[in-house]
Amino acid sequence: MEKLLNDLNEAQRNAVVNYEGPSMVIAGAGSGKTRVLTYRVAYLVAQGADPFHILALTFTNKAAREMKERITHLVGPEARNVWMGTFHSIFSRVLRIDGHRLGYTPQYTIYDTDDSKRLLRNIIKEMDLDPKVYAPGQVLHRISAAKTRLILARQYMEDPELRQADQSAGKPHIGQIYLTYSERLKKSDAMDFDDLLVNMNILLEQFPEVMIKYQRKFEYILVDEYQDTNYCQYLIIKRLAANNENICVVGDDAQSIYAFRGASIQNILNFKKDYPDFQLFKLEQNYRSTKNIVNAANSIIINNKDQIFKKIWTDNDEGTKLRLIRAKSDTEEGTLVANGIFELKMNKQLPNSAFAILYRTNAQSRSFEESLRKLNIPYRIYGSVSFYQRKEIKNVLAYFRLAINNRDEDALTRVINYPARGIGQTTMEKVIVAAGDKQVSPWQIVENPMGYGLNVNASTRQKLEGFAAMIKSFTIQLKKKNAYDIARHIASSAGILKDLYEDQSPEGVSRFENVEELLNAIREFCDTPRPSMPEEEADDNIQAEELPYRTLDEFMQEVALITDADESNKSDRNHVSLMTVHAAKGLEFPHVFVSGLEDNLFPSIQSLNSRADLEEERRLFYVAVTRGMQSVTLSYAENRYRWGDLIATEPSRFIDEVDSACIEIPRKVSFYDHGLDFRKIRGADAQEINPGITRPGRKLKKLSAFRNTQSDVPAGKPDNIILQPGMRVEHDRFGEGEVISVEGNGSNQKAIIHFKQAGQKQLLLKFARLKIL
DNA sequence: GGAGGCCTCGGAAGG
DNA sequence: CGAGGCCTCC
Repeated sequence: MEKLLNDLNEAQRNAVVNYEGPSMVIAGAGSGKTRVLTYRVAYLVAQGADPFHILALTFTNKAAREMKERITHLVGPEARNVWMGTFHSIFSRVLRIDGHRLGYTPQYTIYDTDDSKRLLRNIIKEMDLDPKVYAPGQVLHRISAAKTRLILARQYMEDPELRQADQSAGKPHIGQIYLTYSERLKKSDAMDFDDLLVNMNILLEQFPEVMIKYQRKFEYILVDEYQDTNYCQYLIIKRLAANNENICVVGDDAQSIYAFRGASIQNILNFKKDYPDFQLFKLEQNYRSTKNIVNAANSIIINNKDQIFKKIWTDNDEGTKLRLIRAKSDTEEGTLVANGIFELKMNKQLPNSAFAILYRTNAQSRSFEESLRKLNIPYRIYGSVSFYQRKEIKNVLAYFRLAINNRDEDALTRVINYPARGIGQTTMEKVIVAAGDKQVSPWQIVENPMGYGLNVNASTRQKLEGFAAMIKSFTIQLKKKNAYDIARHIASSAGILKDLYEDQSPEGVSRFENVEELLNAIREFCDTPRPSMPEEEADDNIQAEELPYRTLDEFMQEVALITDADESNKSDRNHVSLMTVHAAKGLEFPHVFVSGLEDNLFPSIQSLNSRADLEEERRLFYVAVTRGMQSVTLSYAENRYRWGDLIATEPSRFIDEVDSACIEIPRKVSFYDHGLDFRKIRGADAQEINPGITRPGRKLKKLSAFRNTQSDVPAGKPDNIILQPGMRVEHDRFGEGEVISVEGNGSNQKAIIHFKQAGQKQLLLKFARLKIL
């Protein structure tokens, strides 16, 4: 145990060993926040705390997964028993056990954002409102904001301020939509993401015996990324911790970048009020970055008024100054950044994984993709449409959902006519209207159209009954078969596999493969043994009979909250990472390129109106810069295509905020003052020399068309060059040279080459693109 | 009921 | 420019 503590500096150690009572850890970027959290849990266990009585809440599955792994590494398999997970997953578990008090079954369905929007769109149409005025996404956002402030539909409708606000926004019916939405979710035995929080809070508030149970269960509570919690999450934590007050929150106000979705920095301030005798630990030593990067980051964040004072410092090397790339166009920005990566990689012999390109909006990724591809540098784009969001996957899952929970309205409307079976829009409108009139779920109408006097002809009636009979037969088999067998049975007998198989277009083939991949994932799930439950939880365990195999609804419960595709089975991790700054939070890379530093893009145009929004944007920039370990390069383009139009841009105001002692600004005239003549770079053709004026070629678009998030984009097969010492070669950039020696084999083969102009270089042949003379 | 053309509009994002 | 919803025509 002492050995464990030796890994920590004094501030970190204090934050770990003082585990009794309330404490707050303010952890600067790169200061070992995760380390403190994991060691604190490990320390608790080592001190004899029961893992079953420790609750650790994170925001993302990824964070939970990583922390679990690290704790397991420290204290062994016992770590599995810690209640560690996202707010949503932990609360959904509680609600499966105790949600019946609020009228939900243990099999309730969880609606993701897409499901919620679909339901809202239907409601808005039924109410004869204009979906352009009441854009489902915006309505959902508004409802979500209300929910996280614990304003339920009835209260919303009665609130004079909210009514006034909606009235003057020209959307007076939001309250009614909210009410109908809530009723329909309830009738569907479904909760949206916010309901998982709201209902957890209601459960604790209205059922003292439930609150006492969980207060006893969770003796020690830890919360990661506390600056990102919203009001509802704050209240739940407060209630759970009220008895023991063994609560530890970890966060960094400077990295709060989610205010736009309800996170409240107020929660950090409230903490002091709620627990006046709390202990405060500040982690200010940065272990990640060079002095130049840390100083640059400090000089950025100091421009914010709202912040908790702290002084981040580092013992690391001075490092290189930040660099700035000025490009004529977004296309050229891509070329220059890719070349910057290429050069660093070659000179220092770095793996691709040492690099990340960060941007403000996903749309910016394309020019980087194109340029990296030209240089045969493998890359991976993070955070585009995830596997479970794909339409074909959502459809298959909707069948599973409907089999498990017949009342699920969204699942029903998704699949009742997919594949086409002659139950069209007209019929479904009648069904929904009837369901509303008779106060039942649409499923009950479909199941028994006659009984509810549905006005349809005999053939339609038979189609409805036939569909209901098929779903019921699935429902009956749910517990009788393992997850994989029933899943494949459903996919095939509902006609999904056949429908997808018949589409032989590349997209169709890919859809078919995706469904097969889903089925494989379910098979894998079946092969993994069920995690064991501790003794004391056996009473709560709602599954009376322990089946010898794992069922489809167990799979669906696990999958409902997994929105990111699992990346753990990636064999090839050697790629450049491309992602938004938001997605990069919590990550680090040796060399980081922060792109698109232009006013109206970063900071975004919507942020320029209020100081609070601009400050959040600045924190975002702070997050971006602090991802870098050894070098950070900023870039911007003077012209950029935006929605098809070329617009002139201004450099970001944030660039000027960087302390000039930490950044190298290129001379005004040169494009890229780096001893590099970009006109000779592969792929830089006349258009790019005089860039900005031409549109990206048609072939650019093809690139992203069938982009698969899952797989690395392969580097093109390099020609097999058999190099011998003494050979004369030509390189695109370094010119003519002579091979001195060759070593290594396969993809690691390197050559030392002496170039006439550029001098001696060591090149990885995989990428070097040499021409033998 | 479904395919294909037309029109509109665009933020970042976890669960 | 491109995605996705809507409308029209078959």
